[in-house]
Amino acid sequence: MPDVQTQQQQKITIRLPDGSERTHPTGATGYDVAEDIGAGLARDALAVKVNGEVRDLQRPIEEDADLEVLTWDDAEGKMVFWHSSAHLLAEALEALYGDVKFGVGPPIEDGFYYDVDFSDSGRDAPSSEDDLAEIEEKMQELAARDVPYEREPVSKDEAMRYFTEKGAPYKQELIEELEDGTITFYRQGEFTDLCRGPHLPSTGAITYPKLLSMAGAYWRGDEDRAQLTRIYGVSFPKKKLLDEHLEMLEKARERDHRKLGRELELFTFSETVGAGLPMWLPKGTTLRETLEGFLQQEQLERGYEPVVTPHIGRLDLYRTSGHYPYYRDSQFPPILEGEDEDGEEQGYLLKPMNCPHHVMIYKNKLHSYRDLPVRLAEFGTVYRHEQSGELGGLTRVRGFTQDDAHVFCTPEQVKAEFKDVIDLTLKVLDALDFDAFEAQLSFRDPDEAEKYVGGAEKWDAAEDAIREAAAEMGLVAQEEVGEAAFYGPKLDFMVQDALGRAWQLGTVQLDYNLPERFDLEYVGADDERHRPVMIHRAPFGSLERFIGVLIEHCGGDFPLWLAPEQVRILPVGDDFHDYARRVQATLREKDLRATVDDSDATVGYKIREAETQKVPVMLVVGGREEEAQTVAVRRHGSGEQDTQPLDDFAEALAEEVEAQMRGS
RNA sequence: GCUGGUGUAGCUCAAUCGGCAGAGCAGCGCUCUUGUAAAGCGCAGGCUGGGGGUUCGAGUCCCUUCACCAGCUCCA
Repeated sequence: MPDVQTQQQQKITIRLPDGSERTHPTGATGYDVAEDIGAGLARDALAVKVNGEVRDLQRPIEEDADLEVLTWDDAEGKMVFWHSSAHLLAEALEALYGDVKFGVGPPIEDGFYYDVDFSDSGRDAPSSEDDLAEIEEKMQELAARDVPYEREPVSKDEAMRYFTEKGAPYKQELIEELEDGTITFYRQGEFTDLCRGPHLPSTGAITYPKLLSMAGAYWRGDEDRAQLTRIYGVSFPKKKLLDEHLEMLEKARERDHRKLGRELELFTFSETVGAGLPMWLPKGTTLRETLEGFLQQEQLERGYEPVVTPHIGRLDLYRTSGHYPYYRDSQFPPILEGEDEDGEEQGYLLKPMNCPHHVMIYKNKLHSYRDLPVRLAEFGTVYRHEQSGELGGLTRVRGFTQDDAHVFCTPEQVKAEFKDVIDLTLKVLDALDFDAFEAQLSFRDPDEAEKYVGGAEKWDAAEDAIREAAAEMGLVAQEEVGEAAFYGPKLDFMVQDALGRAWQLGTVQLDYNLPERFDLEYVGADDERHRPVMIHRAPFGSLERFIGVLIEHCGGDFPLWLAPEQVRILPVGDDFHDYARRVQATLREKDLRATVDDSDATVGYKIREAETQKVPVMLVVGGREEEAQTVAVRRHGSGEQDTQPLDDFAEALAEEVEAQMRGS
């Protein structure tokens, strides 16, 4: 029996997120603490966070600590749940497929995966839905045993011995890179895995696993190494959560811009025209040109000057810029005309970027420091031969139009120009009600100075200027070291599509390289020649990708000012077609895009059609309306109707469009 | 580019073991002349992505090619 004194020393103090403190014996587990707080919490607890480190619930706590109990409602709680699910998947695969070699199996944002090599297993790698269902069933069966996940610290030698005996080359490679003393195994039932953890107390919680898809994935992300089969899944503690998740995936598919683009007749692709070459249908073109007009107006107000350049340029242009042949793999093959007297290939290249052309416009005349900044803007279409497996919808294409502009300025003007572009980009995103974006600053890796053009002082000054510009504009931006292009630091705006994939939209990039290569100059106040700095910027990025993401963002319900068809007039019968046309003319006078449905369908049918095609405003007109010179207004998505005098309505609607474009 | 999957009418999908390619919607024609989410009848619509092979016979099996989908790699 220990004396009182020792017992005192064996107490630890646990501080909870709300600031309250509890005393527990040394070696109490996270589960003990959760249970002490409440039985409900203990039941829901998945893991604990001890002094900022996520740990197993049943791991003893040896000293005073800040502690947070993690449940399904915490992102980190879900991660533990899914990580444990990945181990369960591995165990199921081993049970069903025998000698499989495991790569890594981490949790991800919305589920988990495991990379597996099936080449030595007794049967073919899983490929069908049925195979996945079989694995799922096995997982459920294994989970039902409700065995604990046991943590076991091992030495590097022990770890290596275990996986060598097992014949697990990928695991051996992972162990080689770990430091002795930091290695742990986790074991559930018959299955042991190299793993940092943490994990759930036991398998029983994973009652609803769902395997979603399979795909190849290179070992360690290196395309020169073996390709493993990656199995993606997700899992839930309750059926309701699984159902909700599947429903959410279904809804995401409904928002997919490829589906909506076809249904709303915005754009199309043709195998005969070529992969990744979108064709804009009349409605999509209207949408696109409305966006272009909006941006162009903004840019004119900010001192941008419009330019237009051709879609091709001589190879020499791209030799000077460095695009040819350096990026040859991602360019369409050049149009060759033969060799010059020096044996150099001559010909033309479809332009992969607009900048070389804009640079030549800058060089058209000698610029004074008084001219700067020179801002040349063009909706410039470029062509890049993206890898075939990369193409998809409008988000990754081979021919696309950038809302491109190049700013030529002095180093001192960089910060102000960045601020203006940030302001413009935020204004554009705001007008489109786009709030779910992230900003990323990409800086150089100072340890690899040789990878970048321009001296360290230049880069430091530029990175400071950009960082300050973002801060002064109230833009929260993540800084990524080593992500800069070789020619300069940049600021990107990232968004996610309906399926949660991240895409880069807007970009602002500083460039030290092209001014050098093209020997750009301006005459300073000192009457000497100086080198300007160049900024590439595109608030939308590419119109194709931007519109693709925009479609998914609003689910095809475009704001009134952007809707290709803003108003559809629905006469109740033939006798009212004339009045319908008069209504249309009145709206068109106000620059509103209005059509008349003069088919012989019933009113109910016409309404259904207009609703399905997401036309924002429907006007039903018949005898009553013609008599009183009114329209019966119905808005998309709302069954309500409201009769208004025609002229008042046209006026009000035009004002609504105006207000939206002003961003209010 | 890589791994896996999928290609049937404009769209969404059927077609048992290899045995006559089918439906709904859309389209067109006729009837109806309509009052807030699908009127009725009829007609037409296909080289089953392309090419090759196996077979008495291929949408179905094999090879090849193209496109699309998921992921990986790449993304000036």
